Amino acid sequence: MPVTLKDVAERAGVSRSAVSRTFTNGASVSDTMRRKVEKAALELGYAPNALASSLTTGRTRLIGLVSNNFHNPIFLEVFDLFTRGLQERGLRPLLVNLSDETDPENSVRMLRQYSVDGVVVASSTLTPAFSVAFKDAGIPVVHSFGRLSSAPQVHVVGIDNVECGRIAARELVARGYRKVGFMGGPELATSTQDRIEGFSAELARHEGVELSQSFADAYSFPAGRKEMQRLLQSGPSVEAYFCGDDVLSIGALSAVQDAGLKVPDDIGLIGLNDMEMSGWENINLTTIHQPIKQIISSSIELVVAMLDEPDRYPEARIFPSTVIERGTLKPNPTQPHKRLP
Amino acid sequence: MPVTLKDVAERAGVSRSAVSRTFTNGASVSDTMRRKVEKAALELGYAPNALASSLTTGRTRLIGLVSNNFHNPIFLEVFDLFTRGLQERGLRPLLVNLSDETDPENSVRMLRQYSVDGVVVASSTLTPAFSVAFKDAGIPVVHSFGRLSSAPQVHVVGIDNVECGRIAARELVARGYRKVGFMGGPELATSTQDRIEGFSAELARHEGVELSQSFADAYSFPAGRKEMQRLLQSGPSVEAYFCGDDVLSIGALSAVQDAGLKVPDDIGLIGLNDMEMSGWENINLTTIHQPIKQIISSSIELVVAMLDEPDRYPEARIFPSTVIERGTLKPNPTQPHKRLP
DNA sequence: TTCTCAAATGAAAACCTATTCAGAAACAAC
DNA sequence: GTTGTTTCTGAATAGGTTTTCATTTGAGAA
Repeated sequence: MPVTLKDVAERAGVSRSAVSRTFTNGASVSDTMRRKVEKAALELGYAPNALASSLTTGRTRLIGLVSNNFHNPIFLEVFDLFTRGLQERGLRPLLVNLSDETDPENSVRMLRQYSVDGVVVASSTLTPAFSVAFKDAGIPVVHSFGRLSSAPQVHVVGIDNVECGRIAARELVARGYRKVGFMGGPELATSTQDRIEGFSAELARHEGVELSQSFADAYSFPAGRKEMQRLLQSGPSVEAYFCGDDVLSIGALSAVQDAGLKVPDDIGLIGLNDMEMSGWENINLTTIHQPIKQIISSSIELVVAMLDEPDRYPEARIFPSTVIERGTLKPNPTQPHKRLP
Repeated sequence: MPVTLKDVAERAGVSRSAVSRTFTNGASVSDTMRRKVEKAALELGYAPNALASSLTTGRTRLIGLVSNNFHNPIFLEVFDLFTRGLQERGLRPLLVNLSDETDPENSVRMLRQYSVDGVVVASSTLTPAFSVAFKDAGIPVVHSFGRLSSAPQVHVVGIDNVECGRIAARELVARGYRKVGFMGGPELATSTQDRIEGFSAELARHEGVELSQSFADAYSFPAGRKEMQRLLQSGPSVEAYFCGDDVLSIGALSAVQDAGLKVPDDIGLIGLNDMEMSGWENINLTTIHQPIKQIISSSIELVVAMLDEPDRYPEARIFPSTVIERGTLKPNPTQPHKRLP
């Protein structure tokens, strides 16, 4: 029933090869031929069958889009940008939800079934074992929002979480906070570990600054709220918290407000991500901006490049993060930050 | 390079047919054979090639998941539930972002390229022209969150938006509000039209109730905020608003609070959707619950059923909506609602 | 043992549509 | 007419799985 290349060739009165070439970039076709074929194709509503063409080219133009976090609103932005970017290049994302998956082998199998040309792992909490498993299976892989190792096994695109920790530390110190806290996401997530590392290292460079730390169960609102409620039990001795994620911060913020404390007067908060919602006027969270547009377009560029060069030497692409000043920290007395346009 | 059925057959020392049968549900294989084959498959890490099997079966097990709203947080829940549900049935979602697409033909082409077995259109704002175009192209289609027409051309699964309007109206009247407002999403969206229809019809049954209405540009936070700011210019003559969506309500809520008004004391608000965030303690929005779990699992069941029965007579599946009482409406003096578990 | 019938198995064809390749044709330039 | 280049055609090819069908095996009955 569906229209095939053969139908178009017959209608246009030309060979099948001619039709194929018309739809192949860079093939040699005369203008007359191209017009004839395109006319026939349009009349029949022809769409080349990507699966059939994969038979001979070995390319499906399918890209696995793998994630495990469907509760953090930032991922809606991530999906939007990925789908648009891939579509623009004629690629199609096969969405894989690894929320409950613990076995890398199994996820490899899911993607190999569909002969994807490449995989983008979009997650800051999935262990490297997953991306390495894809690589070992011979599938080009890019890990977006992954850990920037000095000896990466796979391509990684993201921010420098250690540096983000330092930025947060400098920001808090500059604003006069001396008793500060770190509220991380899952303690074992590498992103959490890196952020606390940079945060505490930078704080150590300043005299008289006290650091306390704790961890929420997940990068989610309830986890952040619950953890902050627990912290407030022991009294508000901490003046400002760096939370490892915006949605976590918003949970913490709600707990602080419910306890009758004012933000930023009684307690300061700085998050990380700068998701859309953080800019909503009723939340207005001061946070560290993660340049997700750049991260995602760079991830797509990279995975596309790997289609032609599968064994490309792994690289790490780091994008700088900047503080977005909103309303959850005391003003910086010396050097006010501006909000990005 | 990838492991094929042939490799497994050789390793197990059996025929290819035997391997194929082992992985085919309901085929006749002995226990010994099954064990041998499964052992070999496991050792080699074999995954059946879905695209190759589609050659003979005519089934790709790919389902197009089409949406155009990547800014409403409810869709993160939608994607989570759809991906999980499809994966459990061995189907794989091909994500298509129609945010900027206006031509149904073009979207049909995108999905036909990959020979999807079926399409789920998840959107309350995409025009029926899109789902009808899929149907006309011979692709089984289910429109989730679509309009429940009395003469549907395609399968629709969702809520009764007219009834939701009535529910909201009854709720407001029962709580003693007499000057009420409707703040819809895009004026042309059928969901908006249906909600205002039910809302005004029900209000008309009550003496002395005044209705005013207005529309936001989109189902988004900024649109809701902007529209409410505009409304507040003319003074707070309205006692309570029914907003056509939760994220719209939250935008409106922020505008009300910024204007120095108290919710629910000065102005009441009721939303629609009951997305995760509406239950967050710092938002605590009274809203109408849309049973998205049921809608999505029913949509999946329906699209799966259509794989075997493509010409199935179109039906509309309606799920009842209920009020979730939180903190943005005055208490009901007579008959308090309970929050669902 | 022999027979019957169902279940299990293997060999080979079928599945399907786009691409590729060698060679033919058309065209251009001299 | 010759040479060189571009464009076009037809047939072969790509490829892993399923399917078909004929054959073998095995359990139980006679």
